[in-house]
Amino acid sequence: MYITDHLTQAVAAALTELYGISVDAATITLQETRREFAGDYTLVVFPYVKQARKSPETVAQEIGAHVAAHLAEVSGFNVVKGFLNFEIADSYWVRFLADTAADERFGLVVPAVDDAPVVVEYSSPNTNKPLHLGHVRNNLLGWSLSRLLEAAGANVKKVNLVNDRGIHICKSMLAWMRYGNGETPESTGIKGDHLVGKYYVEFDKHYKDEVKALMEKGMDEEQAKREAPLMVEAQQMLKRWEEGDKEVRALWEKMNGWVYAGFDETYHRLGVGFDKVYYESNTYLLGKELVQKGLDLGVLFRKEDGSVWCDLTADGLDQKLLLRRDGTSVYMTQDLGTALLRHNDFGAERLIYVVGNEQDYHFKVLKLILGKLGFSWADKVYHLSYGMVELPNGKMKSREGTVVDADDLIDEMEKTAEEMSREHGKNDELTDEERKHLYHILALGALKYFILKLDPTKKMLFNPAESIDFNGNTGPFIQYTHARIRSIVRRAGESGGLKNEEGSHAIELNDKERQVIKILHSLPTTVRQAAAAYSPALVANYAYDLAKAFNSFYQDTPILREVEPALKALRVNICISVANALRNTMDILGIEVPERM
RNA sequence: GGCCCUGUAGCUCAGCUGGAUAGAGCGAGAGUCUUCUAAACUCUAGGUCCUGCGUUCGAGUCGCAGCAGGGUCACCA
Repeated sequence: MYITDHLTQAVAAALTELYGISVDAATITLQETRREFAGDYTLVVFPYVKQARKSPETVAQEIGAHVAAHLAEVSGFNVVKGFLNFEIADSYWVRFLADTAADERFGLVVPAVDDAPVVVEYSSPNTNKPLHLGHVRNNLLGWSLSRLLEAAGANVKKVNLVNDRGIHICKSMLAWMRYGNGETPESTGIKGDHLVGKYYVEFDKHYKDEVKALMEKGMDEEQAKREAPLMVEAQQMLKRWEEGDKEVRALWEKMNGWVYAGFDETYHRLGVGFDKVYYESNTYLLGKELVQKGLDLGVLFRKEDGSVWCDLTADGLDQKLLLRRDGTSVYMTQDLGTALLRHNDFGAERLIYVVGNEQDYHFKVLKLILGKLGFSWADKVYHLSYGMVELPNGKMKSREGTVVDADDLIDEMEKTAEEMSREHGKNDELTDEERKHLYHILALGALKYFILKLDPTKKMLFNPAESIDFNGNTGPFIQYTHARIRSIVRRAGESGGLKNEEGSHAIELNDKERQVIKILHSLPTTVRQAAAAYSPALVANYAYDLAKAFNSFYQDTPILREVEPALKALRVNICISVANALRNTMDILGIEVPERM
């Protein structure tokens, strides 16, 4: 149990005994004392002064005295207006530090693998074009969220639902047949997903020309878009695909194969992966039987033309189509089906979807309809709605070429990492292999941290003209801090003298030491809160605060040069604990930390 | 137009369930490497927290109205 829990309980007891106020200790909130005041934790007493019928200062004094008398760890307190600042004895921090240094997994709860799993869906790409920065944000968030929930003790399963069929794929296929001259990734040396994406753009180009030509002949725009030969042919191709036409299916498999090979490479570079991959070509017919169930239950209705709808007007929304008049299903229908499939496949405790906020409405409707269909787990569906990635001049659009390509971006980051490392020139003793790996993890560290430190729910601005930083509040800053610490710990190991010395309980900490230890102390709470908020950003900001506090400590406190053995051991323990905490929090973000850099 | 989200320093962002004089990084200016890795550290400058009204002992945080920007309301996915 942590000191903060003891404190809230002691305060609750004081309130009862002094004023007869009964409050649940859990509702008492302490805040960390601001730097400019003496103390470690602060209680704001204003909420209790009315019932206590005394001045804020008096109430604070009385509670402070009562708690100090009952809690050995409280070494003192002071009162400023209605703020009661508790001072915690250094012996508490020293003992905490000794425990922490011995725990390699500090901050990480052991996942309960026997619990019903939390299923996280993320990535879910279309197979007609390569991944761009928007997908990168999705993938990094999905992976990191999974790690974060695991760190908080959940049994997590990561899934991907690949959107491998549909009109968009047919467009790429058709364009390749028309203009491709039999090009393959092998013949061109172009990565498979990029090659297919090239023909998606090619389709759009020719299609636009056709529409323009038709409009010049006097056709209105809507009709022209519908009747342009390429569009008609793509639609026919989709129909042939659904009928299982051999030729179309063979081409589809070939081109999707190229895309998968390309995606796998990008996933590998990003360091993300999945426990199970679903393909929409296998699941797109799911959900139809649910529609029948809904009709039987009377929560869905059929219109005169045969189409099936769900009436959500009572929930403040519109009517939602679930089956077209020709009996085919729409995206929502499939999603109902795949939700059920996934729930049954895993016996899931929670279903989390990492999907952009442009689909907020979709998920609102999905949850509502699942509920109406009688699934009790409908409220266990959670949409992690992340903000779009925007460029200085607006949203990214694949067809218009205004995208930041994922592979290009990673290439560029690795190049920058190499340049910066060479400039610093500290890696002479590394082999070429090690050096290459270092550039990679620094590049990805910068990229991942840049994306994950932001609140996931907010839109993100990316300016391609400004390269992603390696200094300041960045991934490499934290990686550097870790490498520097590891260097000290290695030397400490050589010279021996790691274990806690006699007399360490009597150590008086300096401000910098205490500050670092206090931040370490708050790691478990931070992980818990971050998991509850589905926000890796809280973990990223924690790691930064810790690294910053450590660097400040390191700057003006001797560690290995300290002659007093107990003090030296304590400081080495700070190093060990901070290194572990940085490694573990960076791991939650999917960022590797180097031993040297 | 209906519904949803966002608005904090020149730029990019923190600010937990309301609490003390609103914080970082970048950028600008000034310092610190004969000493454990200077990708670091220290200091300075920079704010009507979009506006107004309200709730409260107390509002960047909560409520209402307005302004600005974005998303979404497909027999697309």
